[in-house]
Amino acid sequence: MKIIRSIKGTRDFYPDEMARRMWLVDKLRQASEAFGYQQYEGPCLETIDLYAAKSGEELVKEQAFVFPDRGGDPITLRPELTPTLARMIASKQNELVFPARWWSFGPFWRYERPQKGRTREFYQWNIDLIGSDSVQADAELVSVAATFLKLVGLKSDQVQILVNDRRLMDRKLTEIGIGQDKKPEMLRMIDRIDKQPADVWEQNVADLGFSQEQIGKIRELLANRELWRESVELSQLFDFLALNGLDEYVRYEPKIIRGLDYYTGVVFEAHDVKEGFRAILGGGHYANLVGDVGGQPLPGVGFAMGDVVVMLVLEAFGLIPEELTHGETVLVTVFNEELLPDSMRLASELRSMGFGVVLAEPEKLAKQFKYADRLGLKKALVLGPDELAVGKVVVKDLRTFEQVVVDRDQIIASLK
RNA sequence: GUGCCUGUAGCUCAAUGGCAGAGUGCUUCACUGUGGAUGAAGAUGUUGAGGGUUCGAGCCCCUCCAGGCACCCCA
Repeated sequence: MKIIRSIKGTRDFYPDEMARRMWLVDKLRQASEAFGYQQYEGPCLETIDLYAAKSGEELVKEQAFVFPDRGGDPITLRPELTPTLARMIASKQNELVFPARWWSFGPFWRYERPQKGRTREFYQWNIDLIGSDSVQADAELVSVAATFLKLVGLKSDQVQILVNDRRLMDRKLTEIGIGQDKKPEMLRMIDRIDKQPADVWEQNVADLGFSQEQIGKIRELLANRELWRESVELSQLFDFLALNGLDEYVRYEPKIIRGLDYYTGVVFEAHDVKEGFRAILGGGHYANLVGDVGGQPLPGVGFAMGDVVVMLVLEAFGLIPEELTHGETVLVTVFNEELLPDSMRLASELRSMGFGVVLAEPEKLAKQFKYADRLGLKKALVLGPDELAVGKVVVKDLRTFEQVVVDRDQIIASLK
């Protein structure tokens, strides 16, 4: 029989993979809550109008899944969360407490060519601090990101958060004599300088009408690791990060610009240092979150992290725990048909004591143990005629192969 | 959306245009109260799909599908 294929770019999460995802969520929840952020969620379906105002052109026109509903109205599967957040904030702008610290984790869809680190359906952690324009706020979000990286076990020599400030770059471009109208083009080119060979890049920049002198100065600019000292904001940002003890995870990088147009200040991306994966997370400061959806102007800072790349990185560094499923679940064997009621009662008792219990079926004990082993369970109980006669139970450790005979009331202690 | 590469057993891979294989895993038994080992036996394939060339195609050609890599974009 032919199995009907899943939609291109989607993934099935079998129990082991689901356990890994939930482990990831647990970590990012910890990082979020460590800074007092509250979880929220919006709909996965939105109108196309919501994105028309805010998102990058390409993100909506080329990459969003859009299809008519049964009434013929266009429905969009959300390609990002920020516009939804903007609406939610704008709708209750007068009753929410600001600055608002919110985080979310959920599915998103983008019609892209699937490849390593990129799927069409992915999960994304979004976290934003809305209603503050301070450097403190910027530093806080970078700190949340660094805290997360630390929590999952990544070291600062494995992964780095690269930071820049668009205001600083804007000033430097002015100094080089690049007019306001040409800046977006130049910023785009800077953003992708490492993706093209040096000569190709220079040719492309020259084709846009920039002079050789300007190109030279841009190269100089991008090689200057100390450029951040010219920015009051970045200097302060690094001070704050040092106070949080997280500065080793963060470094200045003048090439970081980021594609989305709404970033107006500090921008940052986390990358692995050696393997060259895609960006693990990315975000920045925006001047006006809700203006385009009809609210009063509100600044903020936030970032997003997809589940795909971070899991690839964690996998590469061997940081995903092996045994995530069934840790505390025990197996109660069934000696034979006659003793099934006794095993069932035992299982029931254990459940009422808070244990997860898998009740086996009456087969050869060897099969039952093998089943427990393959499920990844750590303990198995045997209740046979011998044990039943003396009111005891065999508790077997499936890892060490050791087993002990214990009284019924001592089961809990032996399951620790 | 563009270019290039790949697709053989559950997994990793072999097979000059000439009988589809190995390792591993899986099932059963040795072992009717015990899953790690050992030994024995066994099952599993429309070689991604469809078409073409050929006496003959896993291998060559075309189309499609899926995956990977680089663009594009970005989490």
